Amino acid sequence: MKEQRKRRVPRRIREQQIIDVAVTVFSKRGYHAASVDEIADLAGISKPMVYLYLDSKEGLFVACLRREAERLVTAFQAAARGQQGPDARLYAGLGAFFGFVSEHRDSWVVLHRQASELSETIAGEVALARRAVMEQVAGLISDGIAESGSTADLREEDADFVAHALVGAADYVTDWMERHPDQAPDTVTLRLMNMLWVGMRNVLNGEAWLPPVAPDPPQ
Amino acid sequence: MKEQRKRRVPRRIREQQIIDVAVTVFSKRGYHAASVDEIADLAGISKPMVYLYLDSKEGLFVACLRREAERLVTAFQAAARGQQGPDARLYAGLGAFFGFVSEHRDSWVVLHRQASELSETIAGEVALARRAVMEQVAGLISDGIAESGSTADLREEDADFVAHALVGAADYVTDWMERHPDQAPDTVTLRLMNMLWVGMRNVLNGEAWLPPVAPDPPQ
DNA sequence: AAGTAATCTTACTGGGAAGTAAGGTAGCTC
DNA sequence: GAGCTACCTTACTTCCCAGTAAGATTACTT
Repeated sequence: MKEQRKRRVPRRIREQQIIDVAVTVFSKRGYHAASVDEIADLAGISKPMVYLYLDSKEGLFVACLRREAERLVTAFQAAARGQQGPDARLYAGLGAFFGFVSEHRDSWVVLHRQASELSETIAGEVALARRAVMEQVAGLISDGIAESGSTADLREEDADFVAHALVGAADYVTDWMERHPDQAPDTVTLRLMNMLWVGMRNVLNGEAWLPPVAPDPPQ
Repeated sequence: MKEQRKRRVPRRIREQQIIDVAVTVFSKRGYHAASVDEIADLAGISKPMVYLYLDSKEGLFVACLRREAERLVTAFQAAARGQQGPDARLYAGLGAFFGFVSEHRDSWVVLHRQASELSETIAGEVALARRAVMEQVAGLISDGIAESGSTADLREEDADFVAHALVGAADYVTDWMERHPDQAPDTVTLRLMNMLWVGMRNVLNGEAWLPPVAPDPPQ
């Protein structure tokens, strides 16, 4: 752990180093199983420093959450902005998402795989981070709905529904990506776009799938 | 916790009672934050009984995992079997999934929201449970591919991809469901089918979405 | 160079939870 | 009713880990 000769480091930078390590450890072990000792150790620092700068284990986790959520949202926005048309924006946003997740897998795990095992205090913070991501996507969707001049009666509620389905699909597809490293993030994005957007477009145009007429009695 | 007058209960039944409680506690607290003391207490029993019957905390968790995975897969299969056509089977399967999840939310949380914070020993078990679910869905998808006589070159890999996207969408939609209790599981199923199946059908038919021609330079 | 503020450490405390030792008690069989 | 087995308990031990007390060292300021 000896970087060099006990060089001292200003707070701003040290905090980021600590958060860097914390994200990987929280991702690998989960919130409770992660120990502040290990994080401090891997950061090449002693435990009281963590408490001095980040207050508590919760504070440290919240700091991770906020930073990674902001990074992801920023990447998403940056990619989507400046694209023409809702489909192009969604495609760009999705691409940014997959790029981010495949490059910062730990960040994603911390942001979205920590549903349980959190104190009430943090739970709200997680919900906030999740919502930030969802809102970005839902925004793009409702743009799409608006611009398509849809005849179907799709409203904000629907955009939210579609956003959930889309983010969920994207999330799980990252698992698939892990087992298919030959597939570039771009390719994956395109596949998903094809699966989803084409469907959405047709739904917007009023094309519908209907269940077959009652083949088996209820219960 | 006094059921009645210290009634003794045969092992078979007691084990199930313990697992019942454990699923809810693991779901609420997460693996590490859950305490065997609490589980034993809520089951109206003392801790050594848990260790006598389930060996260890890990053993208890694995038991939960196995039982709930089997229940879900069974429900899915039962619904899909006997339906005519791949879309009807998928619709029925999805419906069973949402029914199961909305009725046994804890089971689903235990099955799929425990990615991190698991010892190596359990991690494999979780992967196994997840794969069981994925395989059911992927099976239905590739049936769909086969029956559609698709001209596109979709193979098993594609079925796997679509299965991931689909299960992910379904998973996250359960979160949406929680905030929209007025929406019946059936309605939700239909919405998702419309969003996904229509898109898949068109993709199978060769209709494709293509990204707009390079509006911005790489990097 | 003295003073001072920021960075950093060793070495502890306290509590919570996994797992166990040792032994009760109900209900069955003979 | 004697004895056996399955069910069940109280009361520990042990270890891990969040959080802290007390103080050392570096480097900047004047």
